[in-house]
Amino acid sequence: MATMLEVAKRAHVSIATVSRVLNGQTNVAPEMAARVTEAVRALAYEPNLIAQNLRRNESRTLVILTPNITNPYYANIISGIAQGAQENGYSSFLFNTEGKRALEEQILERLKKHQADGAIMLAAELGADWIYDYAKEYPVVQCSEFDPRFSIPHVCVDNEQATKDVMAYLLSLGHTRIGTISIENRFHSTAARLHAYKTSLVQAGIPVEEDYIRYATQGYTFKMGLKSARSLLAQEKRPTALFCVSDMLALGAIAGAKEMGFRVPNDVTVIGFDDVEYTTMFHPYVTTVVQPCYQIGHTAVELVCGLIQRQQVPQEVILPHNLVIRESSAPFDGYLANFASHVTGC
Amino acid sequence: MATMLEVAKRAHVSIATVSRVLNGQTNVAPEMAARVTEAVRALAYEPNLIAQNLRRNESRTLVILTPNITNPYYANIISGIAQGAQENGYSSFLFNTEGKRALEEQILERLKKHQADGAIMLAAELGADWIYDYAKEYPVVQCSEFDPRFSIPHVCVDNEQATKDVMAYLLSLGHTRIGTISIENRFHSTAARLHAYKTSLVQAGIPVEEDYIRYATQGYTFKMGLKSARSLLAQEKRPTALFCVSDMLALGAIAGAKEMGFRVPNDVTVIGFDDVEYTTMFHPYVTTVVQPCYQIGHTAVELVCGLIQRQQVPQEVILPHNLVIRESSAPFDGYLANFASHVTGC
DNA sequence: CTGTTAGCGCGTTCAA
DNA sequence: TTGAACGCGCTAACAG
Repeated sequence: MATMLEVAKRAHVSIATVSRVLNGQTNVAPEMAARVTEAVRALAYEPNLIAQNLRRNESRTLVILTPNITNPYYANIISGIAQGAQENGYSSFLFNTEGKRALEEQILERLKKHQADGAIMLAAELGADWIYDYAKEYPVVQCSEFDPRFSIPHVCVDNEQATKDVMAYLLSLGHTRIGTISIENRFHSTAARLHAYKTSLVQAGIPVEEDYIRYATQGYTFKMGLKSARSLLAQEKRPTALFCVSDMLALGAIAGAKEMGFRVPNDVTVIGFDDVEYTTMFHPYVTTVVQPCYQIGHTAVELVCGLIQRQQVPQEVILPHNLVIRESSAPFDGYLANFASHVTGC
Repeated sequence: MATMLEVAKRAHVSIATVSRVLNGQTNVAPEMAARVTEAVRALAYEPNLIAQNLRRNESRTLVILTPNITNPYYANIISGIAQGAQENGYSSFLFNTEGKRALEEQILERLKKHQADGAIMLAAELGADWIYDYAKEYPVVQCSEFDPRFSIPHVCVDNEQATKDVMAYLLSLGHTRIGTISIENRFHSTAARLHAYKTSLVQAGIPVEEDYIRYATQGYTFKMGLKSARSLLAQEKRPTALFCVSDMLALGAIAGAKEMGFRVPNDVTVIGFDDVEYTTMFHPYVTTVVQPCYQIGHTAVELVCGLIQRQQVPQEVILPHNLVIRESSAPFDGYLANFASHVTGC
């Protein structure tokens, strides 16, 4: 690979002139510029980005920390990040951390080592104080999950309000025995959704029953939804509606309900969260809260770019959610609900 | 961020000694080494990777070109790549190219610009000669897709054999009217699978019917599978078995068949390819060819690392596939097959 | 408008 | 065993 010096020699100009031409500076004679351009072409010169980076003291690179790209929710966000980064002239390092702190720290160290100009974290737990140590000194933004106690810029939906929307809808349908499939983790979204679930119930004059709550122990998976639904629906006074904190959980819950002979939505209503592609692949199509995943990722890039350029950026960006009503939800029907447990499914 | 010079000053040694200690060289007095270590700690020194890279003339970085991370097949491969890269001390730049050549070239240019030491491409089309221009000069390996005319190291499954396995299975089940949902693209896997489909038919003394073949026009999507199945099964002498070149297509085909009142597998057998998670989320569970996606990605990293270290690497690595028989396939039943078109589904 | 020169932070000769 | 000095390829300040 040719260097600037070789280009300079071939064009019979100084290395500085080459640099000027390459960086589009105007104060250079057209005739010299032409000679440089010609030499660049002839030698197939390409600038050494590493050298540029060292000199400019920047890497034009972002690190992306994700627990698991295989999860369609994260995959969609990353898709938005990748696009946004490209639009802003940044490359993105992708790292799978599986939520392991040691790994996450090791990756954020790259900010110190000048290998990245900023970081986007996809799943920070509540109480992860250590992240703040990095965020204070380097551009860090969080997607979806964050800790309200720290002022790290983040982009998310209003989980509290979204859940209230779901609950209001369920209540308006006449459901009173409403269960939820939550999850065992320390995410803000989890806490917010559970809180809104309980609050909505109480405000409607319905007591919160711990028997109507399950916590997925192994992540937002189909299997967990299945397992939770089985136990939730095996109760004598079973819930007639299930609010699941992710679509994968909802899909599993629907499968579990069907397996037990319940019809969805006739016997049990199931609601999801996120709106991944799979919600409309099988009947019943899942009623769910749509999150603008791609947009979330894209916005995160804009925030981190702002931070890098030392601009003022909002500490929180809340993107609109949307409850889409499809086939997995229906009005409560006392008669059907009470007898359904004796029916065997089709 | 402290530099080596500052560390050297604080430890009252030369910058060269600091470098030696940092790089674990043995020829340094224990007492000096201790002073250096202490200074490093005190100043929270972190090496500047950009400077290291410039000096060492390497970036310890890989570029990954993928058409779409949102596709679970690619997501799983990338998962393997990410893990493999980490194990080998490499970072990976992820780029979504959507198969656009201009973008792909622009990304491979990063090899010339010293921003990456190697590249892994996930979906190279047949006849993409230009890739060879890069592969000749830089470490490039291909995952899943490749062009047999060029000797670029690649890792894949034996698509020809896998399809033969599927066809032999279908034939053994008594099916003779076997359709296929292929796809409109220039991938080697597509050509190989279609070729083996036709060959297997001919070898079994069954003529190839163009009416039994459909080509998805918009990618490996659920929607395409649905649409293709609708048209395939609307024929009077409809196929009794469908071989789909991806699971998403198969999932769509199953939905399409159900929608038309056919039972799967009783009335029509559907077979997929890849084995993404979603094949066992809904009944019927999909009979499919399992590809070791994670392993494919992981192996690709090993190949590219070998190339970077100028080692001899195999030109082709074929990983084992596996036909898993689940619920979407059943023996051909003349009676059912002939009457099924009059039945309306459950 | 152009060229010379001094670093960016690090690894690595070469002498001592 | 140690340190001085050079240079990786580039940008930018400065002088002309």
